[in-house]
Amino acid sequence: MESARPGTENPVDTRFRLKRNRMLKAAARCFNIKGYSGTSLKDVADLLGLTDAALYYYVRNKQELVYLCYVRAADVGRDAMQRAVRDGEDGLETVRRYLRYHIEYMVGEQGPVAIMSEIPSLKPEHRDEVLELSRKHSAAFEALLERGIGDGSIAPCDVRMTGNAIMGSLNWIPKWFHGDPAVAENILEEFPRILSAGLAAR
Amino acid sequence: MESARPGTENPVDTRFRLKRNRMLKAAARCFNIKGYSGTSLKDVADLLGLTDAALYYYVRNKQELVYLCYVRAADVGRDAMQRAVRDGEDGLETVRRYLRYHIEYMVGEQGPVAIMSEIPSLKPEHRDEVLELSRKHSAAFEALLERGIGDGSIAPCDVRMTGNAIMGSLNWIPKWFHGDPAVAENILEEFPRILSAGLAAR
DNA sequence: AAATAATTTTAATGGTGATTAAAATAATGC
DNA sequence: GCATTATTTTAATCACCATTAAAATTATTT
Repeated sequence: MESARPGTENPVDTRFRLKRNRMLKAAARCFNIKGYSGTSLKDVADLLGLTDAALYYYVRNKQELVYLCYVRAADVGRDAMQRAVRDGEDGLETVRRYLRYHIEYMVGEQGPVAIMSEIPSLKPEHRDEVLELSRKHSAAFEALLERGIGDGSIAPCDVRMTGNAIMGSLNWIPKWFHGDPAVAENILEEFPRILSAGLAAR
Repeated sequence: MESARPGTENPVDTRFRLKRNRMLKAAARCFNIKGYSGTSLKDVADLLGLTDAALYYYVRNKQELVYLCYVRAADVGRDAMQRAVRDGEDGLETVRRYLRYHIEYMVGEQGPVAIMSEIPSLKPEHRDEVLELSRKHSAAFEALLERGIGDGSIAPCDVRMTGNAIMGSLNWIPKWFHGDPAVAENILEEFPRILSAGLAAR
């Protein structure tokens, strides 16, 4: 029924997507809080007021659930990046926007987003796809740094390592942020500045 | 030193510790590369040229293996911190030292260090102990930032969030660094500078 | 309201890999 | 070399969840 579902968007399909999305968020929450191995399908189902078997209406198996969580996490990052690139002025300002948008998504309505701890245990096709998404995102961020160096807003640096450093910070957020709105506000306020503080050309 | 084995250090105990330590490194490597759920005890055993059942001579069960990996990871961080505090001059310089030492340990001989993805699925006593170690380490790092702000080497900032940002970067390293010595060199060269670039008082 | 489709539940089943016990081998001490 | 202790293996067992099939319920369509 999933890949079998045709393109034309009837109300049933919309509801299906919506519910599946709720499910992915619930799963992300469980994975982040209880860890992957500590999360049974029953845990996810409980959060939704369903029984574990009902989840199989939405995903083929647990691996696919993880896979979909990761794709969703990647999508969120990509959306933030695209929006930043669209709106941004120079390289540095675009980096700041991207950080703000991405964090906004992660700690806000769209969240939570699953931390990608278990990519290697996905089945090969899924794993490769997620790795590719992740690789593309890193590349886009590095390109942003290059752009900033080019337009003089960012001081020359090792973009690969700088990217790794900043992305690591972002990726780790779901590990310690668990939904407290006051903290959300705080992260959103502080992180973009902290993470971009070392970048500016002097 | 663990519960069953008495304090006086005979050669047998030393060998036991050494072997167990090798085992913890092998496990850390597996967990980081294959993910927790993707790592069976056989995987760890294979890396050591042993059979899976042999591991039970060193740990009570898989949970304890994870727990010991995490304690070891925490120890490494604590050692780096203590060494930095001992050798450091002002706050900022001590932060830089800590970063250098900690990364040196992670990517060098002492590594690999397990990424702490599965704390929540440890049994309560173990979980609480690891969380406490982790909390203490964060507190020590924040104290370092305070010290730097006090002595004027670091610009005033939200130490909690700054700590989260920098620690996130560090914690994420085992996710993408898998032993390539050239990369190790590169991280060691770049990260301390990148991560402390935004801190200096102007 | 009947008929069809969508969603969820109940109640098994089953596989994987952790775990254990006993036996076998290797190391050490006397 | 003999006795003891340390380490590893072989060969089962076992438990936990993921997974499935069929039935039951709920929603939608006509």
